[in-house]
This record gives sequence, C-alpha cells and structure tokens, in this order.
Amino acid sequence: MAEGGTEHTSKKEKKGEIAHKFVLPERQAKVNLLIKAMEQATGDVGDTLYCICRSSDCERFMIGCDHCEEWYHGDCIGVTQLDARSIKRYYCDACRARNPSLEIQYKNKKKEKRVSESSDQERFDKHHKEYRSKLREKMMAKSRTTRRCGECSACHRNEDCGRCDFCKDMRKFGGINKLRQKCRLRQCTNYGISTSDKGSVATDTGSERAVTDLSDFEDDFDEEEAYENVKVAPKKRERRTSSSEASPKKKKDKKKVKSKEKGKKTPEKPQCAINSQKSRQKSSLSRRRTEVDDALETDDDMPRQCYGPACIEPARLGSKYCSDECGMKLAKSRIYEILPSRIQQWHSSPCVGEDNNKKLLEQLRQETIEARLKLRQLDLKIQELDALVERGKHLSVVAEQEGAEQDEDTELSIYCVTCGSEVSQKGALRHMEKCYLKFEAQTSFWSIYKTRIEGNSMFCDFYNPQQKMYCKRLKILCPEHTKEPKVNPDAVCGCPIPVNLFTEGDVLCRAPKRKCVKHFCWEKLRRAEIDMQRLRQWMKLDDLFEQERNIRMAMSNRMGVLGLMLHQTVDHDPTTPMKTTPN
DNA sequence: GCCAACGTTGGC
DNA sequence: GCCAACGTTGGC
Repeated sequence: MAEGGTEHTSKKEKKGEIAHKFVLPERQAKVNLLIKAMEQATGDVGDTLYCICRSSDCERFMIGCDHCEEWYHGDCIGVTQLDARSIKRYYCDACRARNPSLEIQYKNKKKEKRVSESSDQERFDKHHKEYRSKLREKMMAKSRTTRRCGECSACHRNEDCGRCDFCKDMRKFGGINKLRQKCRLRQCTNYGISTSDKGSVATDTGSERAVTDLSDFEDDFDEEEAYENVKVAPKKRERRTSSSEASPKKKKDKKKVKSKEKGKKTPEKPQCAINSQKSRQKSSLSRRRTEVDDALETDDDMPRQCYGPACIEPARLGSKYCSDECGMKLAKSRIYEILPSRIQQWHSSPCVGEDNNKKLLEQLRQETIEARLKLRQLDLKIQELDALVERGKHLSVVAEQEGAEQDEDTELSIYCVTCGSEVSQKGALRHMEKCYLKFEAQTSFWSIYKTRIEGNSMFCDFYNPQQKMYCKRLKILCPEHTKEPKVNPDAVCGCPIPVNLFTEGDVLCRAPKRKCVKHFCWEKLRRAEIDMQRLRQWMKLDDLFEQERNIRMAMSNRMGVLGLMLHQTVDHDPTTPMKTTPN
C-alpha cells in the first residue's frame, strides 16, 4: 500500500510542476498528453482516481485544487474552461469546507468576469442545494424512525458487519444490548449531512470535521441553508408528536402525563429542548459520521476495481482484491520490486542497532563464561567439603573437646529469632535450627517441571503425584522430603576449627557430633550455602540465555524479508554521514 | 410479544 | 461537550 501511495504522491508532484493551478484550454491537450506519457513511463496508467466522481479519466478538462492538490473534472464541479481563465487560485469545496479562510482567488484584470464566475458558482451551489434538499425531503417523508436516505452504500448494506462496537453489543453477536445502536456501516451517511452538520461548519470546531471528501463536499452550505437546517430538528420532534397522534389515544395520554410531571418546565421546554436536541444531535451525528468514515476507510464496501496487477474484475466486498490470487500477485510483485533495492540499501548503510546488538552479544558471552567458571569452582567446593567430611569420619572422639555439651552452672539465655521464645545459650543453635525448619515446612515451592541441570541438582524435586508437581526447595534444607541422617553415637563433629575469624585451620573439631553445640549442623549449612550460590549462577545463566535469544531474534528480524519491506533508514543529513559506532 | 434502534438522560 | 446507558417506539 505504501508503494501505491508513493506513486500517487510523486505523480501529483509531477503534475503540479507541469500544470500549476489549472489547465488553460490551449495547453490542455498538451498537458494531458504529457501526463499520459508519464503514466505510461511509470507504468500506472489509469490506476489513480480523481475528482468527486473518483474516476481515472483525465481526458476531459480538469482543474487542480491549490490546497489539497486533488484534480477535479470541470463538468463535475461546475467550472468551465472559460471560468478557469479568470481563476488565479482554486480551492476545492472540501478544502473550503474544512478551512473557511480559503477563498477562490480571481485574476484582477478579469474582474469583470467575476460576475459571471460567481453566477456559475451560485449555479453550482444551487445544484447541490437542490440535490441535498431532495434527499432531505425524501428522508423526512419516510417514517419518523427512518434515518435512511436509501441511496448511500450504507443504506444498501443488508448485513451487520459484526465487528463494530454496535454490532458487538448486539445479542446476536454475543453482546449485552447496552448500546442498542445500528451497525456503524449501515448508518446512513446522508442523514448526518442533511440535518446537523452545518452547525459545526458555522461554529467551525475543526476537530469535528474529520469527514470524507464527499461529505465535506456536500456539507458546503451557505448561512441561509444553515438556518434552514437548524429548523429541521424541531420539525422532526413535531412530526413525532403528530405521528403519535395517529396512534391510540393511550400514547397521547401518556405524553400528557409526562408533560404534567415536568410541571412548570413544560412551556419553556420547546426552545431549550430544541437547542439541546440540536446540539446533541449535531454532536452525535458528527461523531457517528467520523466513526463511520473511519470504519469505511478500513472496511470499504463501495464497489471498486481489484487492485491485482492487470486485473479488471470488481473487488470483493470489504476487500481490495477480487480473489486471493490477485492479492498474492500484487504482494509478490511488490517484493520483487522493492526487496532488491532494500537489500542493497541495507548493505550500503551502517546499522547502529546491529552494531549494538553485536556488542551486547559479546558482553553476554563473556558473562556466560564467567558464570560457568564460577559454577565449576562451586562444584570443586562441594568436593572439598565431601573430602573434609570423609576425613572427620576417621577421627576418634575427644570428650573434652571445646564446644562439647557440658554441664555448666552459669547458664545464659537467648531469644529465638524465629519464634521469640527464650532458650538457653547451649541449646540455642539446635532450637533455632529446628524452629526454622518448622516454619519453613509451612511454605512450599512447587513447579510442574523437573529440574534439568548438568551435574548434581540442588533442588529437592520430590514428585507429588496428586498435584503432579515437583518440590523446589533446596534439597539439603527441605524439611518435608529430606530426612535428617541418623547420627552415630561415636561420630565426630569434624568441623574445621577456625584459626581466626576468617581463616580456618586444618584442625577438626573432635567433639561427639551429637553433643557439639558449637558446630551444630555445620555440614548441612555449608552445603546449603554452596547450593544457594550455585542456584544464583544457574539463574544468571538462564537470564543471559534469554537475553541472547531476544537479541538474536531482533537481529534476524531486522534482516528478514518482512523487516526489510516494512522499515527503511532515511539519512536526513547526507552531508554528515551516520556513525557506525555511536559510543 | 419481540426486536431493532431511536432519542433522552445523567454522570463525568 | 461527550458518551454510556436505557426507556421508548414502531415495525413485524
């Protein structure tokens, strides 16, 4: 689509160069020939639509708008070649409706011609007024609830789109029927034009004017008609009452009761109500039109020619193509047309994103190596610990060893950090350990996946068949699924005794393991510490892997066909070339 | 009686 | 002024 748009713009630009504002009759033939030749050269003969009639015909006399640069057939908009001679700057109706400050400018020396020109314009306006008032009359003649002109494509649509908010609200589309409105694509476009929009022109809110060219074109009323239109709204209300007069008396009474309920307010109501209704109607209609136009932009149901290359079939409803093949054909030709130059451009211009990604990948690789090295070191630490424990097993118990449980009179007490109860210093470590395990058992960590780690896993991975999940506590600390090993009565504690606060010596504690209060569970805690470090490293590796995957995906997307077709680097300042290394 | 959808209301 | 919500209406 983007390419189609580009072609369109470029052609307009070319046209603008040749035939500036409008085409003088004597130059007309030449210009037409030139445009035709260019179209043939660019290979897009007749595929661009002009004018309010949206035809590709450019054989007739045409005049270009100085604001939007759209081209119009003279006979479609009521401008003759003679008129065009006296016009200096021409602005189309759509542009003038959007921007009231725009006025058609005439040449000075042809001032006298303005009379006839303006009369032409009047004729033209009159023609439009007639058309629109006919439409309005038609609509008003129909029943009160009919908001159909019966002529626009929306009125001819028989089925709800099922996609707009109003359709989605309908019960048949699974909605809850809150909005209770007609499908947006079936709402008459002429209804909004005829009754309300002049108000928005007069007040010129601007933002409300986001409507199609056609609507704008038809919106171009003068003040007189604006007044007429304002008067339309109350008429509708009156008609409603009169129509209800025809209906049973019950309804009439109902109305009376209603007005009585409102009390003194009733006499004042007509004017206020009319005003408020006017404004409400105005706003709701302008909103509706904008929304409908938006919808039409994306889901156009106007009959048009298939966009397929060399295809002359009408497009399917809601599609730009007559068949899937035509769509594929156009897509293919676009790829053949655009991709080679994009690849060439890709190779010739530096890509900062690509460089940054490469740097990041290198950084990630380094971090991965470091993490793996650390993991190996931790594995070694475990082996060392195993060796230490093994060495302790061969030692014999020394009863008087420092740290062994002894009956001392001077008992100090301490508070448990977990439960807060007072415990003796001697049994503090033992109590706190048990207490911690008790609380820890209340919280569990589960995953549906079993851990798959090279070497020994640090996770418990107990499988619960009911939950069909695996326990993700640290194996060594899991109070639920790891049983405390039974300690032999003559087992030695075996904990290395530190020389000072930070270094530990070769000497091992030879107190009986059951009675050593100083090194209670030392082996378990050390293993847990190492396992935690291992866990951290594995998580880091996982994170690095994820980052690498994302970067690689971004890199492959960038160079992919889709990426190349969708994106393009534009160097806005070729005099100072882009740097490949921004840092 | 059902249903589509119009027109009004009141909250924001 | 906008807009969601809903009472009401007219066609079937």
